[in-house]
Amino acid sequence: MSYSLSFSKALLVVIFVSDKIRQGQYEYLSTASIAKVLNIAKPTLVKILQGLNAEGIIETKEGKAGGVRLLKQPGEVTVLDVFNAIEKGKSLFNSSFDMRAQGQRPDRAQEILAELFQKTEQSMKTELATKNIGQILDEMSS
Amino acid sequence: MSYSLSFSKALLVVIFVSDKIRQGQYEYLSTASIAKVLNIAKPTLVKILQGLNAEGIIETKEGKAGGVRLLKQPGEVTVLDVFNAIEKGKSLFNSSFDMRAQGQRPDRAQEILAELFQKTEQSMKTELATKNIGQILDEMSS
DNA sequence: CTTAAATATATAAACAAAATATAAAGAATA
DNA sequence: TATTCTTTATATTTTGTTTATATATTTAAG
Repeated sequence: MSYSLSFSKALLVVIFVSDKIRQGQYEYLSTASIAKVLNIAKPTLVKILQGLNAEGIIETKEGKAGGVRLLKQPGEVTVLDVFNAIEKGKSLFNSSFDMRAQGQRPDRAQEILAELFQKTEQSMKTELATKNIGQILDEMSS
Repeated sequence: MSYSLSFSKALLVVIFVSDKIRQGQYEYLSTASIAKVLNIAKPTLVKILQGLNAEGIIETKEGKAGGVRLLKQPGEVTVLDVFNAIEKGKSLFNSSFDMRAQGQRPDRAQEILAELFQKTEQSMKTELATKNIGQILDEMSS
């Protein structure tokens, strides 16, 4: 398949939280309210928030009046940052399989493919890095 | 996850068949022998071959002395062609999910993301189109 | 025209990953 | 100290990929 739905959901979460801030709401947003508004199952949302937290994009606060808050400026968070928060380490193409040791030629072929795959993945990431959340918010308003 | 292993396997199949041709073997290659050499399960290989066949990359012949043969020149088959033969229609990112009708803003956000995703997928494909099987064979020999 | 050697097709099973459901535990504030 | 909220853990459902197995169907050759 392709990348998980969670990535898209994570982007909407970040956009949603950033949007609230632009509208002057600086308090923590509860995960329950985010889950409800964006229609994301709570366990799924929690995983997403953990990823975003580990990546330094948001911070969460436990306990009463706790919730989620953006840690960076929307303009400082690229789509690639969100991608890395969710899909970190999952490569685009899956090229690792055994061929039952068939001499140098197939091995060499796999090497060449691995190189191409890596280059392709890099260009994908470069593309994702061209857009940040601030820009998306601007485009939403226009 | 990412794209399926079948894509990598399909590339190795095409490389393998092309390589045989370069070595002067113009007869049909049996699927059984390909499955054995490349260590691919037969049903999996059959699906791959069907995809390659539908894309016009190879032709298969039933019956005795049948098998698989390349339909184009190695230099005329790009990695993207093989990709399309296997992963046709599967988009890179998965952005279609319901948000329980939350007004125009999230909808607009989804639109903007869909646009970015499409652009990113296009740049991935452009990258895959830069390399063809003939080039890979050349690199293998050097 | 029969047989052998191949691919094609269909069904099911095994496996892996993603998404969700549910319940319990832990932290912070009033 | 009780309430409200996040965190963690476990299990289930769903979905997709890969493989196993068996049966047809095609084709060339004797």
